[in-house]
Amino acid sequence: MKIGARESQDRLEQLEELCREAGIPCTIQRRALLEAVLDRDDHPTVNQVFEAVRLRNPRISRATVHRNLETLSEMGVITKTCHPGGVARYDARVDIHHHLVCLRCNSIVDIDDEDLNSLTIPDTSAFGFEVSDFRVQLRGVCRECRKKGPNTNRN
Amino acid sequence: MKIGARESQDRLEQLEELCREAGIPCTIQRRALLEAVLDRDDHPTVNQVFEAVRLRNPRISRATVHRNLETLSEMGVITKTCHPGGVARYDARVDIHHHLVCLRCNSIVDIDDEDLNSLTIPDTSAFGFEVSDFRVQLRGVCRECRKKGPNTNRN
DNA sequence: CCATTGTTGATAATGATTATCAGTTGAGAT
DNA sequence: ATCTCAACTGATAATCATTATCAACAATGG
Repeated sequence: MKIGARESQDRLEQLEELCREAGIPCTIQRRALLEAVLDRDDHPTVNQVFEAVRLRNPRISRATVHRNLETLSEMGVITKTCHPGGVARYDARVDIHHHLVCLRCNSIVDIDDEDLNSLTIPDTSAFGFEVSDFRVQLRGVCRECRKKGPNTNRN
Repeated sequence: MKIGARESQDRLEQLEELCREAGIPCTIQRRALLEAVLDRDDHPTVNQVFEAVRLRNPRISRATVHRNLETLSEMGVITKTCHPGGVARYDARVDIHHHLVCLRCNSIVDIDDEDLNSLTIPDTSAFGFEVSDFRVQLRGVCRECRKKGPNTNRN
């Protein structure tokens, strides 16, 4: 489900504030890119965001999209997803939720589940690892790929 | 920790059998690639596997490595990992375990935890999704990246 | 309004992956 | 052991994603 208007507004204000704190300019491109991501409920690739932003901002460069989606995710106003595909994907949601990941087509579907959310994170101090959040990935085959038969991947 | 010799042997036999069942040839390249992946305890990229296999099989083509790592993971004798980086990574382990994922350098570290293993998978039938297994991804920052300071990513 | 500093757009460079295709090889049948 | 055929391999080109470079530009604070 798409993020609400109120929440989107908050997120944009959060961006302004984080830019101010970090002492970096809050450019119209950064704002536009954040809006474009917030406007979708899937897990868009760089290219999908590029195409969407282009409609309103035709002069934007592909490099700017790459750079800033990365920056926005480092700032924490969007997230970068983990999945088995070969291209980066981003996610408007920053709250805890989980993913159904299709191992055939690499599609991702959000799933909310209280039990998963309240999972106890093991101690990772032995690894020197600082955990900030977590995701459960349920790996399998999505509806569409199942329709296409047991295993069409052979070619 | 690296997979044991006995287990590696089993996995190679499993490959032979799966090839026979699927009616596809079990080429020396496929065997060599499986061995190369089983020989490491990290989560190698295609290129890392290519370099390793090359030492023993100098004529192997990069395309063959791409094709077959994909095939091996579809067959289930290795797995393809989910992570936020832009390149495919494979994993010798097919049993249940979880990952520490560094959001700065995209490195992956295995973690075994009984509580996580015994997690109850929610019902995904509403999505038409068939879940085969799952992974918990603990997202954060690894030791090396933490050493490099709070946030070196700005450039 | 000005100065500073980081950003942008354009483009090139790099790197990963996929497609193509002629020649080769594995596996089962003879 | 040889044959046959389907599938695979290696080489190469094509494609696609990402990163680097750099001159022109724009956001922010005075």
